[in-house]
Amino acid sequence: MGRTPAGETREKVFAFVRDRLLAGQPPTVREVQEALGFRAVRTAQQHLERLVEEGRLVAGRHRARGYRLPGSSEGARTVLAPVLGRVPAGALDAAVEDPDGYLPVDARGAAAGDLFALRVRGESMTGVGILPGDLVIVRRQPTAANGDLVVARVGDEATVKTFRSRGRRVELRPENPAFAPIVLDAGAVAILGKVIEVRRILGAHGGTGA
Amino acid sequence: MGRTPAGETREKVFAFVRDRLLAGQPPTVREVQEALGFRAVRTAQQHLERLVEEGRLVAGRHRARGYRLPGSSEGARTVLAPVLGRVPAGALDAAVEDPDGYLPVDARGAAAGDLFALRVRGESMTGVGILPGDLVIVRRQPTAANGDLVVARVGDEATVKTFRSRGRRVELRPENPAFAPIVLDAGAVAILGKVIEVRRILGAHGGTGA
DNA sequence: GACAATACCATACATTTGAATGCCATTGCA
DNA sequence: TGCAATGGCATTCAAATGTATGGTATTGTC
Repeated sequence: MGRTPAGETREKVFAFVRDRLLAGQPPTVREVQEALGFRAVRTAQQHLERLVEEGRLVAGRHRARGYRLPGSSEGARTVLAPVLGRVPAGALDAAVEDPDGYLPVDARGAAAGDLFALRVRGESMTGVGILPGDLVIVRRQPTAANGDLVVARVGDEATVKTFRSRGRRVELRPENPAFAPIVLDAGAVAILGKVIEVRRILGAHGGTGA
Repeated sequence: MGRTPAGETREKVFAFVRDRLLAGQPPTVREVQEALGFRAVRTAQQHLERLVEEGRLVAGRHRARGYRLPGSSEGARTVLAPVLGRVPAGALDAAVEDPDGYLPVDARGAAAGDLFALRVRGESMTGVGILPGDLVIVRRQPTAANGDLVVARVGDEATVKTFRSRGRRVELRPENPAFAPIVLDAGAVAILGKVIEVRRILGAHGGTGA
C-alpha cells in the first residue's frame, strides 16, 4: 500500500478545488478528501499544503473553507449591476426596481448601489468602439469632467456621449462624423453617471456580423 | 436601545451576503454581524433566518458558510474567468496556473473551467469594435464555424480573428482593411476557443482617448 | 394601557472543520 | 544496504462557526 504514480493526484486535487472555487463554493478539507477518495483527512490536507507551497493556492489560517486562488483573494469583488430596460425618465431608483437582469461587475472602489447598466441604441459612438446593442456599465454621479464618457438625460431620453463643458454650455459629443454634437444650457442636461465599462455579449452562436 | 427604521437593515444584510456570494466568498454569520456592526451574533443570525423565510436566501444546515442564493444552480450564475497574462504557448492549462486576475462572467451554459480571458493587442479587429487593450472572454473549444470570432494559436502566438475555412485551408481574417488575412493549412492552426464577450474597462479616470 | 411585532443584545452550546501527531509502504538514488 | 523523498493512513486537538435560550427597547395598533 504505497501511493499513486507521479503528481497526478495533486493535479486532480487542484482541479477539484479550482472548479469549486470558480463555482463559488469553496470546499472543506474533508470534501477534498471524499472527492478524491482518500481515507484520511490528513492526506487531503497534505496535498493542499503542497499546493499552497507551490503558490497555486492561498490558504486562510484556520478559516473554514479558507482556500483561495491566488490573485482573486484580494481586491477582486463582484457586485451585480441592474440592467435598466426602460430609459430612466424620472429618478433612477424607479427604473432599478424593474431591471432586465443583472450583470456581474468587478467593483473595486464603487459601492454596489452606485452601478447600473444600459443598452446602447444607435451608432453615434462607433468611433470609440461602442456599437449598437453594446452594454455600458455606469457609475452614478451628477457631474463629469471634460472628455468623460457619460450617460446624460436630455428631456425624456438618455444618451451616451462624450462630455465637454464650455462655460454655461454643455456639449454632448457623439463619436461618429455622421452625427452632430448636442449643445445645451447646463440646466437642460442631467448627468446620470459615467461609463466605466463597455461590454458586447456575442453569445454562443453567430459570428461578428461584419 | 431599540432598532433601526424600516427593513433597511435587512436590505443591507442581503446586499452584503449577495455580494460576497457572487465574489465566491460565502460569509459566516459572524462576518455578517461584524460587517453590519451588530454587537450580537444572534442579530445577524435572525436577519439571515428572515431572508431565508422570505426565500431570498437558502441555508445549508450546519454548514460553515452555508448560505446560498436561491436557484444558483440555474439562472444567472457568475463564475470567474482567469485573465491569462502570457500568451498560451503550449497547453492552456499551463497558462491558467498563473493568471493576471479574474473577471466575473455570467456563465449560463458554460462550465466554469471552460472560460478564460485575454487582452487584445494590435488594431487588427477595430472594424468590429474591438480595440487594443480590450478584454475578450473566450470559451474553450477546438473547432469553430465560419464567421465565428475565435482565438487561434499560430506558432507561438495567439490572435483574435474571424474564422473561415475553405476546404483544407483556414483563413483568419482581421477586421481592419489595413491588415491582410492569414491563410494557413488547417494543421498549422489551433483553435483555442471562441470569443463570447468583449469588454473595455475605462476605469474611474480618463476619457475615451479617441 | 395592553399587546403584538420588530430590532437588538449577551451568552451558552454543538457541530463543523482546519491543523497537528505519529506511523507505514513504495520508490529512487548514492 | 542505507536513506531521503513521496504518498498514504488513523486519530486527536483546537479554532471556527451555526444554532439555541432568554431578555430589553422602540414602534404601531386596538
